[in-house]
Amino acid sequence: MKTPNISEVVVKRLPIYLRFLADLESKNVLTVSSQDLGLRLNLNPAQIRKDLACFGEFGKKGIGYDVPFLIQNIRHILNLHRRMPIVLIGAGNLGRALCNYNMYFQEQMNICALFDVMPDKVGQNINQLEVMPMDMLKEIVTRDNVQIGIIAVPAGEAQNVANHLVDAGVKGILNFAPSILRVPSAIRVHYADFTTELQSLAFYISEAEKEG
Amino acid sequence: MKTPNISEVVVKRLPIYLRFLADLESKNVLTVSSQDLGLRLNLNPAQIRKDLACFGEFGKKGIGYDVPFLIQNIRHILNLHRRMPIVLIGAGNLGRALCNYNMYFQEQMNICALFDVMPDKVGQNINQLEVMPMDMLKEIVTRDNVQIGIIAVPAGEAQNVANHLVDAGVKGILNFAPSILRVPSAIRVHYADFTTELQSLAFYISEAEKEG
DNA sequence: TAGATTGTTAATCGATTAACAATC
DNA sequence: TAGATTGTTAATCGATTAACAATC
Repeated sequence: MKTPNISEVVVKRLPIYLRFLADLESKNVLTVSSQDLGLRLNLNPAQIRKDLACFGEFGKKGIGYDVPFLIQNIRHILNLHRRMPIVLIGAGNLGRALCNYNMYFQEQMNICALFDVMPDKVGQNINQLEVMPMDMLKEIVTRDNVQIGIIAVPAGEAQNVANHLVDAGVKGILNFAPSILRVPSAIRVHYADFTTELQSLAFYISEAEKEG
Repeated sequence: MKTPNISEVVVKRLPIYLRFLADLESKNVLTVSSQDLGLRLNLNPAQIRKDLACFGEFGKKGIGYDVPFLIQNIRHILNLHRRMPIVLIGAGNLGRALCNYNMYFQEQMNICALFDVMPDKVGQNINQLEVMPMDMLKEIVTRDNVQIGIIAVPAGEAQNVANHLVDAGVKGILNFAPSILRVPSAIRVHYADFTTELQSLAFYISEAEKEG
């Protein structure tokens, strides 16, 4: 079931659809139209239909989309139905917060091990996970077939940690540090850096001031 | 100095340029070409030149860009040279992490007050800030001329908190909760939701598997 | 049947990239 | 002067939106 040439912007909208659909399901809404979705998510209905049509025909003409059916399909497309263990590097404040978020992750995705480069952090217990030293990373990644590593260390350490993760064999990295990583092209890196969002927000706020 | 019709994608790249330029400056690199920047940030040099050209002529033909000069200009464009106090709502694990990150924010941007909807959190001290009750929000926002509110509460509370922030008078919101907010069109909302990034990462990892 | 809504094609819009004259 | 690099125009590429036949 290879899905060729799916644009990145489409893939990044799927989790947004999924999240709202899950919300609808919890309210026992059984059907939704692209119009409804668009209104609620500030997106063009045609765009939503086109996005979904990349992966199959999930709707019924004249009716809309069956909510549980669409949820199931998007989960499959994103591969959230498979177990996907994650390692987290960085047991600072952010790492701690992510560990405690653990239960909120999609069921099959969760942090299975926690590491830190600082020796004084090693051995601490955070949300039932013991902080491990970096030299155990490769062993754990191999043993548990870990595919994703999350980087939650300061920017200056991020590249070094990324190198370790790549060497250990992960396929993807989510980087919370404000730095662009250099990795082999086979490794996928996504960024979760809020400082970028905060700074661009500052731009628009002063724009608004000029107009008012 | 109104800057009309600047595309959102351009604005969101500016903080990325700024961050790398700051890195160069700390290493005493005085000049950089769009080629250098592009190589390091995985961007097309022409795109970088075009982005910067939206705001003025910052480079010298045959030479490149003066690093400190360009930093200063981007900081002005983004309005990071002005004081911009921020309120943070949510004193949970994530809120705590953000408070401790406080010092890493751009100098003029920092969290000046911390709030929580839960009465049992009120009065706690986190990184020299006392957690305040929501009914004091409007007073603080007005007094300190706060422009930005950060939402770090669970998804179910986010819309309610957003309503409070809008009512209190903030101009922009950074939402960490995995939910799309409904706000008046004059209010700018940016999202910092890592679950979206994590789920789309899962998609690409299984794609890679199919190819290998 | 009439109204609603999909999937999809065609039209529009915007962003990226290539190319190059100007010039340091 | 020769080499390098900008700012900018033109060409390409891709994403969004409008429109509509098919059909529930």
